[in-house]
Amino acid sequence: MIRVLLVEDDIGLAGNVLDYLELEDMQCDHASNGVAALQLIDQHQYDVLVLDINLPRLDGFSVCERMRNEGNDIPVIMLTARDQLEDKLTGFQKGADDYLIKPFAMAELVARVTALSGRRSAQVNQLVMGNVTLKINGQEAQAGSNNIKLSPITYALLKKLMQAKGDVVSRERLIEAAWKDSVPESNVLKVHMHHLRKGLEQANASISVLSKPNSGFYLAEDVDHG
Amino acid sequence: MIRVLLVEDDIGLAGNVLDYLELEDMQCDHASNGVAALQLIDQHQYDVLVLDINLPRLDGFSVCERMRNEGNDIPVIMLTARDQLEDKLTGFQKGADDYLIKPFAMAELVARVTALSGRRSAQVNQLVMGNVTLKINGQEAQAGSNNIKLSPITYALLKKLMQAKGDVVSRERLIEAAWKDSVPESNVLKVHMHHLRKGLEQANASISVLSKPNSGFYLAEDVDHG
DNA sequence: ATTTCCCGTTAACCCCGCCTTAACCCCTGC
DNA sequence: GCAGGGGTTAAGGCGGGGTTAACGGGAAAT
Repeated sequence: MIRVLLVEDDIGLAGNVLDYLELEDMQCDHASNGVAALQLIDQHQYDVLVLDINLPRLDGFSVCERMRNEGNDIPVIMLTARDQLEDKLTGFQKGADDYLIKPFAMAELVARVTALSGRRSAQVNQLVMGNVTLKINGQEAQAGSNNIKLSPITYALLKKLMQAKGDVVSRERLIEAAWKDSVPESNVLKVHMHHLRKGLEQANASISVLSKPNSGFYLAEDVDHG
Repeated sequence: MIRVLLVEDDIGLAGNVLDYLELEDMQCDHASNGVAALQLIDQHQYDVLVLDINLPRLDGFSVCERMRNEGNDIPVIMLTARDQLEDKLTGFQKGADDYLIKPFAMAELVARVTALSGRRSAQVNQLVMGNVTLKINGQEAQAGSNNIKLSPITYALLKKLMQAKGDVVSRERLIEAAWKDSVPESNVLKVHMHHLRKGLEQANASISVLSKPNSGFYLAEDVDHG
């Protein structure tokens, strides 16, 4: 069973596509604007995303780009009315995997969806600082060729710190990033910061976590080396 | 460095494509008939195959089909002069991943090659990993010359895992693959994973099922042997 | 029709890694 | 010296994953 999310604001077209895909035994959800699409993507697991470019609230390019920045590697088929080379190139650059010009034959859409499903896009983004790369979708990070040992919490902390690119991140922000809703007590953050530092050190990372008293934490590249 | 094999009998067009791809820093081989193409594919490792349909000696559809039957999962972009829906559908059915109509813009070809490279097609008829071979509709798998003892459920699990080619597959996906509709309770998956591992081990398979906490399972080739 | 075997399910149990907690240490500034 | 922010360490609990055994049903074999 292939699960598809169709993002299309033309209700008539969307209806047709939905009907056709269901005939082909695919499970198909629908969003009519970019913001709703992002929400659905976050909550469900789709195999393929069929994404119109001209959308209310948030256009298709941006939806794709934000998704990739979150580490999501669903294959994306872009739809557009114009056969502009420029559009296509932008689309691929934002992380699309295929491109279909309206009007298209339903059979071709099905064929392309089938061809893409079960594959993963290679277009995910990653965060880099010093010799450390953090793969956003894999929940893992390397320093050079060494794996950095990260628990879910230390991973979230490192991600937040790397996204700040060396700026100071307050304790509240870090706690929010690692624990979402629940608020643990005592000195959990200190402990996990310690684990994180140990992990970085053991993997020979060229960056360190520093603290700014009464403010928060930040990353910095090491200067010393021997 | 992306390695491309172009299979095209129109020498003029082929020359243009070769020049352009080299400008884009891609390494590009060329074959002008289907039989030569199959030989090159067998001897080299390409990232993407750009395959014309009308070819001397063996047409593009057949080249693709034979390749897939061998278990080769290179992504394939088909080329054709005619914009016939029929052709496209046949192409996808034979295991193509993308389709481009002549004449096309070089920039678009490059974009599609880039989008496909580094990924693997899911359209193979036979899955291979390490010394393990699984025929998609044979309900059986071998490790070298040994048969792997598989029940319907463990077969479905192994198939799903091999299709992911080492990527992590979530529990939900595995359950869906093995049980379709009904939702069994308790820790069935754990038990069947155990059976699968035992089966692989007893057949001297060179791959193992590993688990990624809170994510799912994936296959990896063993490093140790003796 | 009965037996046997294989397969799927369930449940109980163990092990290990992660999170939390809490106590303790160090350093600095007042 | 003492108070407070930050860092370190060890102990306990919990949950996810792995292992094993027993039960039950259906199909093939006799």
